[in-house]
Parts: sequence; C-alpha cells; structure tokens
Amino acid sequence: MAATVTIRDVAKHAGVGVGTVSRVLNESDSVSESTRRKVLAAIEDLNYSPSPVARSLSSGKAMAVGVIVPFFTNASVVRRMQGIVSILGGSDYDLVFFDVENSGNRDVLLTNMVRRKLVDGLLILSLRPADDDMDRFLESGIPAIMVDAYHPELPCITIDNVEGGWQAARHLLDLGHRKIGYLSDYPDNAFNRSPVLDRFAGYRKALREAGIDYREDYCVESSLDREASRREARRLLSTDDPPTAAFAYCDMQAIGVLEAARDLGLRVPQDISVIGYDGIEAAEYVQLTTIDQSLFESGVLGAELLLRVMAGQLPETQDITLPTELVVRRTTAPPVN
Amino acid sequence: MAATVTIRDVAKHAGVGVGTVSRVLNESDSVSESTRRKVLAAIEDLNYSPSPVARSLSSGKAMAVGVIVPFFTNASVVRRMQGIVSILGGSDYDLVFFDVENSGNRDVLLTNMVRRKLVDGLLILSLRPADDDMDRFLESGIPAIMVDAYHPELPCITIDNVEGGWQAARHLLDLGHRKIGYLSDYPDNAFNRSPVLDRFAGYRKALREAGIDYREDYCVESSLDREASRREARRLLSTDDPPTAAFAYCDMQAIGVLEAARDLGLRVPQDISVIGYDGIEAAEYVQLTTIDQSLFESGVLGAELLLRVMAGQLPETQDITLPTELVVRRTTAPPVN
DNA sequence: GTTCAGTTTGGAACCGGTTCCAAATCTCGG
DNA sequence: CCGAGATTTGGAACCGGTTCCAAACTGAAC
Repeated sequence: MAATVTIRDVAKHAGVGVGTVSRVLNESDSVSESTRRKVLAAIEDLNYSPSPVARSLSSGKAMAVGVIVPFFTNASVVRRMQGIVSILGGSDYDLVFFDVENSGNRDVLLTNMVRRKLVDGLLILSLRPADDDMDRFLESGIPAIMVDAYHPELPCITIDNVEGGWQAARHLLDLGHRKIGYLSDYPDNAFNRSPVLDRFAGYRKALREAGIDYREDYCVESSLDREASRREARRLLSTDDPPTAAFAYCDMQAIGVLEAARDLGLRVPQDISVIGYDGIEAAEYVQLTTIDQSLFESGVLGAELLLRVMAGQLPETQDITLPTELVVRRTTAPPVN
Repeated sequence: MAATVTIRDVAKHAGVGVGTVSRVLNESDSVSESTRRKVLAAIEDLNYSPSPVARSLSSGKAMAVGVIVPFFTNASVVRRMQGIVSILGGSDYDLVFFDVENSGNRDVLLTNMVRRKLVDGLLILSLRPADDDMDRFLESGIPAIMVDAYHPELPCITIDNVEGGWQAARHLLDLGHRKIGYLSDYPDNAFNRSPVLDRFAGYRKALREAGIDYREDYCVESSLDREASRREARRLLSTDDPPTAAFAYCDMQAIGVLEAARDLGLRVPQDISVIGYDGIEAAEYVQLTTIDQSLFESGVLGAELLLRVMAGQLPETQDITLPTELVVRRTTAPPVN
C-alpha cells in the first residue's frame, strides 16, 4: 500500500518536467534519446505506473469498450461473447460488461452508458433498446455496433432469420414431412423481437411454397428454457393428430422437444423429427440437426468492426448479414407412414 | 454530441457553488431542502450527468469490480460467471472482465490490475496467478476474492475436490465396479492445478479404501475439450481389459467418453458406466450422472463476499468450502458380468 | 439586541494525467 | 562567432469531479 507515485515524482526524480515524462510514456518522438533513458530509469526506480483513470480524464479516452448483453438468456449469447472476447481480449481495450437481464436495469443505457467517457465504444448484443434510450445514446456520439439486432443508424451484424427459418422448414419438407410443428419463443420478448418473428415468417413461407396450410394448433410458444419447452412440446406431441416433425426456435428448446419425445416414448427421428436453430455446442453432442448461425463469428466480426470504427476508419453504416447453414445430424429423417 | 455540461455549469445555472452541487449529487444530508430543489432543477434543465471518470479520479473509487477469468476454458466457468453477474449486475458496480486465455496476456495481473484504481475489487476465478504477480497485486491492497482457487492470503471460495473425487469413485464402487478408469485434465495445466490433483487423490483414496490396486493404464489425460476426450476415451475403452466404469474430470470430458462409447458400439450404462464432475446444464440433458459442485452458487458467494469486504466489513480471510453432491442419472449402473 | 452553537454554503485545492505555448537548446551555413 | 530555423524541454492550464476550510447564515437563550 505504498504511497502512490505520480508523474511529478518521476519528473523530479529524473530531473525533467512532467510534460517530458508524459511524452516518454506516450512514445512521442520529440524526446531526445538521452532524456528518454533518464526518464525510463526513473520510472523503473520508482516502480511507477500511470493511473488509467487520470489518463482517461484528461485525454478523454477510456481505453475500454462496453458490451451490453442479456447474459443469461441462452447459450447462443455466451457463444457470441466468446467471439467478442477472442478479439477484444488481445486489444488494448478493457472489456466492461453490462448485463441487461430484467427490465429493471434496462435503463443502464440511459444512465450508465450516456455517462460519457466510461467506454470508447459499445457492442449491443441480441437486444434492441427502447427508442428513446437509443436516441439519447446516439446523441452521445459513442461508436456502437449492434450484433444480432438491428438499428437503422448503427452498423449491424445480423443473421438472416427469415432465410434460416425457411431452411429449417424446407429441410423437413424435403424429407417428406407435411405436418410440421413450430415451437417458438414469445414474440413479445422485450429484448429483441425480430428474430422470433423472422424465423416464423421463414417457416410459414416454406410451408406456403409447398402448398401446405398453416395450422395454428401446430405452433406453440414457450420461454427459452428447456423445462418450459419440454412441457409445451409434450402438449404439442400428445394431441390426436400430432406433427411428424418439429422446428424449434433455438437449440435449447429443441433439446426440450427431444426430452418431451422421450417422455412420451416417441423415437427420434422415426416417430418425430426435430430441428433446432443456433448451432450451439450442445446441439453437436445430442446429435441435433440444426440451423447453424455463425455465433462465434458474429462476435468476432462485431468486435473487429467496432475496433475499426473507433479507429476512425470506415463509413457510418455498414451492415453485415451472416449466412445460416443447415447441419444435418441424427434427429431428422423422412416420416414413416 | 452537445458540449459537455459540467458541475460548474450546473452550479452557475442554479446560482450555487460547485461544492453544493456535489453534495446534492452525493446525497449529503447537509443541504437545505430549498437549495436541493434548485440544484435538482438545474440538473434537469441542463440534462446533466456526472462523469464517472472524473468522479473516480478525485474520489479514488472506481465503482467497478474486475473479474479475472479463463473465459473459454469450459462451461463451468461460464456458469460461475453467471452467478457473479446475478449479484453484481444489481449492484452499483460495473463489471470489468479480464480474460486470461493464453499465457500471453497473463501479465494483466501485473500491468492492468496493479494500475491502481481501475477497479475497487477483484474476483479471481478458477486460476492461480503466478506468485510474483500475486505478491505485487497483494501490495496494492485492492480487496480480492478467489473463487475455485486457493491463495493463503485471500478469502477463498473453494470446492472440496478430494471429497468430490472420492464420491464419484465411491458411487462406482458401490455399484460393484472394480475396474474404474479415470480421464483427467493435464495436471500441469498452467492456470490452476490443484483441482486436477485433488479429484485424482479422492479417486485413489476411494480405490485404496476398497482394497483395489491403482492401475496406471486406467488413467489417461486429455485436454478439456470434447474431441480430445473422445479420442483418449476411445483408446482407454478399446484395450484388452477395459474398465467397466469411467470417472471424468469434468462433464464435458464425460460427454466425450459417452461419445467414445457410442463410437465403439458400447452401451451406456450396461457396457460402461460414466460419471462426470461439475453439474453443468448439458449433463442434465444427456442424463449424465455427475458430481454437482455448486457452480452458480460459488459465483454468488464470491460476489457477495467481495461486496462485503469492499464495504469494509469482515475479517481478513474467510474461506468457504462448498459441498459436492452426487447426482445419479442414467449413465451409471452395476456392471454386468 | 447580543452571543454562540449548529447548520448551510462557496470555492480553492486537489486527484494524476495530457496538451499547448513559450523558452531553451541545438545545428549549421556564412 | 553570429543568427535563423529546427528540435527539445518545462510547466501552467486543463479535464470534471470531491473535499475541506472558513465564512455566512440560522435561531434559541439571555
């Protein structure tokens, strides 16, 4: 707990002015080699390290980027964060997390974020903040990128969820299924509703193209967790005329469907085909057929894009849409009649 | 991007001194109700919000806590972090993450952390920093808690891994197994070696107590990821005299073992029993028997403890050891002879 | 109407850096 | 040896808060 040594102590010790020490610290070129050495020696002697807080107060740069994220929501968010960390972990920027779990602390955007200079840039992950919060934030001029969410005035890394939903349904149709259920997240999910609606739209589009009527009773909603999905899926699968295949909004829900099938003594894929969406690791080891959206990559791209924007490169908006890819594993097969 | 409004602007607008504004902001009680109202009105008028950076420079408090964490390593770390977030997300503190992935950036402790005042407190998760880094850090006097790691001079939330390893092996022994393999993490894992050795010690202890000789050929090491574990397990299970049960260092490795069994056409649990360690969510839906170490709770406790220490309560060191619990699911059964 | 303790207030000094301007020093041709 | 221009240097002012001290105000007691 030694008394803090400041830049002035270093200056005195080295027999130079504070400006010079600062210049050495910031690798300015207009310092003669001999004084540079003197200063470095003094820094060494005193075991000095500059205060990042003071530095950011006077320079206006925080050397940190913020990530706003609904942390728990599901495994896909974690995967995206890993992508982000893989890039930002190696940068000079610290990573500050803002968890937006309950709507209670959603005004972090309004309060914590707008407090200028806490972060130099912001990644907003899988959620669409309220418009007025957003306006307030945009005014601050802090560079920001949306990942898995859309905002007209910000660069966005998005996934074509209509296409993904279409691919999923298309795959089941190609296998010969005609009765295809859909297990959805609640569309009025406060955070980010569009993926829910988009995947649903893709699903309906594929059905329509195949000349199949949309059956409302085949579409059920549930929260994202496994237990709830399992309950809903059990209901869906135990009607008089159950679907022969089910498309779930996300892999975790799909796993709930698998469990429901097991509960009911249904064999997968013989009695019921199941396809998920996300491509989380768990999908791999339960052998779940799924739509892989490039989760990790979306984090990587978002982080890279942000770094570039913060460096002052690049035009204002630049949206990137990542592809989705069907990954066929063991939970889908043609229906047995 | 409006010009920043400072506390002096507010003071002028309200016709008071800066000290008074500061007092209002910090809810000091020695401000008369009437001036308080004037100041609040001015704050409202000017849409003022104080700069956290300036605040922390002059007050010496960062209003942030740091978490040092090997983020990717495995699912258990993520689960612990969720526990941390669940507590700290609701506090006044921001959460700054320091990812210690590759040994390349392990000196964050030495550089980033010791830079005083960036964080008011620190959680160190699942890793044991090098001793000299640690000494340097301890000198700084920043409150810190270790979670899932041990340090003699810091409060630690640990798990009794010897006990857990013992429970796992004991369970298999109770079922009647005599040939029990062990799939371990590399013990020289740079981050945090003791859990690896401890679980192994528990395993050996249980075997010894049961009068079973330790067989080196039943113990294999692999990195934590599923693919590597799968390969190693395949080797272990395809010898002339394979074990009838396997205990894996962590659930993800256990899942690798399950996959290896599937690769070899072995039925679980009839041909081979498998038990994991951690109690991650994935274990639940692959029906893996496991030792549940209270992952989420460890994060919660660590965060709570840190908040208390930062508030100046509590004696220096206070170690908490969390219990482990056997959770029997579908991957373990008596051996068939 | 004083006196005095208690409350409220203004503002200078400070936290530890960066930046900018003016001054000091250097370089080198004439 | 001088002087112009380039290079290097010192340090005051600033970033936007907090804190502390002294001054101003309050009101109850005499």
